[in-house]
Amino acid sequence: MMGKHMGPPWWHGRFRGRGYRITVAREAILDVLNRTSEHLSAEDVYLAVHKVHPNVGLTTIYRTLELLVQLGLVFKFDFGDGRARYELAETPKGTRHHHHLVCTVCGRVIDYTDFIDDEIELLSRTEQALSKKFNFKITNHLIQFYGLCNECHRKQ
Amino acid sequence: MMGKHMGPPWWHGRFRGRGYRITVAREAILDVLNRTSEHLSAEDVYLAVHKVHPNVGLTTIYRTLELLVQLGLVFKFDFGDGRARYELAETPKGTRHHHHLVCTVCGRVIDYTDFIDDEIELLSRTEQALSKKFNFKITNHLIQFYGLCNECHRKQ
DNA sequence: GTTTTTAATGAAAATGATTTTCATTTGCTC
DNA sequence: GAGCAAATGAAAATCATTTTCATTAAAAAC
Ligand SMILES: [Mn+2]
Ligand SMILES: [Mn+2]
Ligand SMILES: [Zn+2]
Ligand SMILES: [Zn+2]
Repeated sequence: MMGKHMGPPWWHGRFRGRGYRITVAREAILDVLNRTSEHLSAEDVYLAVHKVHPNVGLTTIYRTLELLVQLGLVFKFDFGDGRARYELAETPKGTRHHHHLVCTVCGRVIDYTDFIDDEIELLSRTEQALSKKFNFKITNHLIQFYGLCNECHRKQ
Repeated sequence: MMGKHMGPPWWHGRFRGRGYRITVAREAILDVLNRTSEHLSAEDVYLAVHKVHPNVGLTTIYRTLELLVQLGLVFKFDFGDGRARYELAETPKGTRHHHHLVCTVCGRVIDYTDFIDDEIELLSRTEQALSKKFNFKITNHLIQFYGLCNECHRKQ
């Protein structure tokens, strides 16, 4: 229920500040990403947007997702199924950093944020040590566990 | 210097055991992977093999690399440059598990095995916790740090 | 509100890594 | 050495993503 006292979406500032325009397509794409907790492909986003705005083309989806990745609003992943997957990087409340479990049989992807405290600590230690040894400025990391999900494990 | 008292390459057993044939192309491809410490693309492998065996086609390179990945002899990575990268998973002496630093500017990839002991420990704890919570049988993991390498950092 | 500027867009074509097809070759068993 | 299935090469197909270019539409200027 959108009240009339709702300000403009939180991400508008990110666009305006850098001279990017706020367009129907961009609003729609962010809306789709905002409503799901899944890891959508460009085509997934296209199909979802298409229901509401049939005139928005797949090219625009690709271009917009790329822009959103550049802006740090969206994460882009490769889970090994031959297409990129996208996921909102943050909400108005803040970033939602997490890692992934990827089922190598059915492709299911599970987010997890638990157990992450220990990880964070180790990661920052590791990052420091690596930075020093290799003179490498670390800005980001990717952690994925592969294996068999609940269902696929059972079926084996 | 290959002495005449050298047995067949260590990986022959892996092939024979499962009914796969040992062919010129496969020998050549493994040889190329064995001689480098880089992360080669299929085309890289093709070019290297081509120098010695100009009749081996790119298709065979793809097929063989895929087979080697299935057999667990080779790791396949995506470092974000639009092509898969391959690397020998083990040597006669054992596995050479390691993680990667990826420069987001020049694409350079650095292997590291230091600092890995702490990681191993955390990983096994994390894996156990995740396995239990999500009923997910973890068989593998991927850890990559992204950032600026020495040189690219300097140029910025 | 209208005009102006130029970023954004859609459709179609291009790209490029990887896969498939199929006729031919080659390792391996007997 | 013969027989046979596995492996191969060349060419075509696939398919996610990118590029091109003429048109549209945000947002700034008036
Ligand atoms: Mn996720
Ligand atoms: Mn490596
Ligand atoms: Zn599964
Ligand atoms: Zn670099």
